[in-house]
Amino acid sequence: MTLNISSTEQNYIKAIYHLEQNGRPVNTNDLAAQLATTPASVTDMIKKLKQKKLINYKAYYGCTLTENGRKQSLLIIRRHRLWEYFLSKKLGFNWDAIHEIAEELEHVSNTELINKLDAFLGYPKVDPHGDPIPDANGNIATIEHAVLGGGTLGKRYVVAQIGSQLPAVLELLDQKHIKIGTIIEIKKRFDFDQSLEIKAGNKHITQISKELSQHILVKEHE
Amino acid sequence: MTLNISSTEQNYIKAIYHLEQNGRPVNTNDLAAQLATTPASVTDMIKKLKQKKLINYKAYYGCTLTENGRKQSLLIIRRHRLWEYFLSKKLGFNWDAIHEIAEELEHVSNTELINKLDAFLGYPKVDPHGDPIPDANGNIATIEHAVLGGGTLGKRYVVAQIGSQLPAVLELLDQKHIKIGTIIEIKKRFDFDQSLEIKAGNKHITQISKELSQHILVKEHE
DNA sequence: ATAATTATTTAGATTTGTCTAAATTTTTAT
DNA sequence: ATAAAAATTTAGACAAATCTAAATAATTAT
Repeated sequence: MTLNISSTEQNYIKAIYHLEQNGRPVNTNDLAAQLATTPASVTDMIKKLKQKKLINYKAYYGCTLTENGRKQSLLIIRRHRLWEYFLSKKLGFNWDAIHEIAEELEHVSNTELINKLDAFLGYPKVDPHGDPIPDANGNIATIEHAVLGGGTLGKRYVVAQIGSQLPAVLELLDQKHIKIGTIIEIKKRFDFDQSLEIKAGNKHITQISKELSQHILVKEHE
Repeated sequence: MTLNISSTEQNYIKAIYHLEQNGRPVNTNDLAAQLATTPASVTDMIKKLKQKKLINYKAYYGCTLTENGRKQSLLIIRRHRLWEYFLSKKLGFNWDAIHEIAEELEHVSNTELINKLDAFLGYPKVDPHGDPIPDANGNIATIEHAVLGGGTLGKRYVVAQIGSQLPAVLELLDQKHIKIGTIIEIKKRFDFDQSLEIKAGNKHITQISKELSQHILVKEHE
């Protein structure tokens, strides 16, 4: 029998998955902040997830996903990213709108639906933000991209991934014509605020703040 | 401000819409049967829907949709049928599987999503069962097709609509190679049980029961 | 018209997910 | 080491949607 995971429970384990990327067990307050709820509610839900063996949990310490919890999270992320790809590439949505809609679609958990959608889309490897799409077994490619902010003067990079889904970030990138695949050369770095002057797409020069430069993930060109 | 309608409430008004097609106000027991719940639960929910002005309701009498309730129902049905079309025509699902999946997808009620999906699909007029798809304003074409069971011997008909979403019905039709657009000629009618012998698709001869013949909706050929 | 049957509603309880306020534990600062 | 601050949990309550069992109303049959 397959374990039933409610939409709310799905949101929790997905949030735990993302927070776990920081390398530490996930604490109650951070989880509450991430899910825009109260610490008391988190404590309640954590008990239920532990009982379902989706997380390990020690009071006053924090929680981590179990092996099954991690797999379930990755299947949710798979659904989310495939729908994002569909919304962007097939329906023509701008990339700052797709996250919110995919948040709803991801909870429809019919396996055949998702696998047929994957096939229809041509088995994409990454979503429109450059994030890798887990396969049907919950395996995800671990791609370690460097942040543009840490790049070298004069070198050319290719934008591979965006480290944020915030519409505010994506809107700013749109305005600067930066997207996945854009070639960027770092022209100057200003010591005062660590802002960068870059040439984007072999064309225009623009300035980007330190904050923004840390959300642009790149690989070296050629 | 737009009224928020929960998934459960959506299921109720959709069921009321369908039961209302019989021409009578919808009573508690029929609604409970349709939704596989108890009459007591229906009474509770009916009060809430009345308060939201989605239905008219008189105790011990029955309920009908208000103008807004009817519009909301049709927008849900629009979502359902567009997703069915997508599942069938784009993802390649068999028509006996699409209803169940669309039951979940229909609750994602983002208007822009549905309108972009409609455009992507090429503004289809009917879903894979031949049921008309309401437009973005909740207007639905009223197509009155005849049931094959009432047809005339020797005449040729085109299958236009299937009056059931039951997988059992659709499976049977698949087996007999009957789908939307199939040309059918009534060869014989057996008085004993009102079953028919027909020629389907100008090819093979098959027998169909009275029950099945009443779920096949047709228009005249040519 | 009265009894029997059927349909509907009410009363009270349950589950899921949430909250506020108070209590407790842990960590940090002095 | 003790006090203050921060983090977490507990206690108790609430809303949505549901249920069972009992009560009430309407219909039908005699």
